Amino acid sequence: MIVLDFRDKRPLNEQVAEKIMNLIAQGALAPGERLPSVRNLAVDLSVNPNTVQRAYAALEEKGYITTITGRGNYVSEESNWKDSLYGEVLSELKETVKRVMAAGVEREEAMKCVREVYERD
Amino acid sequence: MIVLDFRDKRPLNEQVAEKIMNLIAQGALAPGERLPSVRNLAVDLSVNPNTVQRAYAALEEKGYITTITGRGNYVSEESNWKDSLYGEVLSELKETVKRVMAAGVEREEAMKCVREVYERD
DNA sequence: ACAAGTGTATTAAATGTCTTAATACACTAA
DNA sequence: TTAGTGTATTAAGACATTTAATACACTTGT
Repeated sequence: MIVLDFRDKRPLNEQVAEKIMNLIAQGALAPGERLPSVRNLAVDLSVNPNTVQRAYAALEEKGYITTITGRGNYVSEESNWKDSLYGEVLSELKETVKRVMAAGVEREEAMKCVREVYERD
Repeated sequence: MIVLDFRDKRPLNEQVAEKIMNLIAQGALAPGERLPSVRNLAVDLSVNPNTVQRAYAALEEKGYITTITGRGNYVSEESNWKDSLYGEVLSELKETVKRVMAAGVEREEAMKCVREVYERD
């Protein structure tokens, strides 16, 4: 389901959260679906349960999942996270474009890059 | 010349390197121009000389500056870094746009975002 | 009621990176 | 010669991350 990069500089808990978030955003994990338990996923990924716990806590904080004590973690309805996801990725896009612009790339070239990625459907 | 964010999670040496890189990319620091000495910049930024040293080492590694022992650090010719910088930022832009697209953002909205950032000159 | 599985919380220790500090050395320029 | 330069090393501290070992409350199925 998920593969972590232990050489990556980024914290493991963030990697776990982001990968699950992507699966949810793409619909690979449908709303209502149950996620692996903290302990099970920890074993699967070869990390400590605390690490998975932090990832799940972050996902709940952002509205991607709903936690029910004693039962498990479940993917939330799209309405709970779609708006914040939009805001997040658009904000990230702005930051990236700022860097692109600072690097001296012309507007047209940046636009062309965006168009090309969208072409590939 | 440069202001660091001491609350930022990113290492200070990386922040220094990136900010100088941006100044070079924008032409605020012209090729051949001399950069502040390791010790002087360290005092200006209120960091340790070792931190500036690491930033300069990284910049030389990437071809942005040329170091001459006993003399100082000088901005390299554009031909030494322009291509790799372009490739780097455009590659980063592609990755970001992929995430934006995966999140369900329409092409026009992404394009509008890029346009808006470029408008702010 | 019981057992197993769940999320949650806490504390301690280990680890690794970043940063500072204090030096020291070789080189360059005036 | 002197001051300023880049470079290198070692030690120490701060900090975040991760692991480990528990413990507790809740839910489910028997």
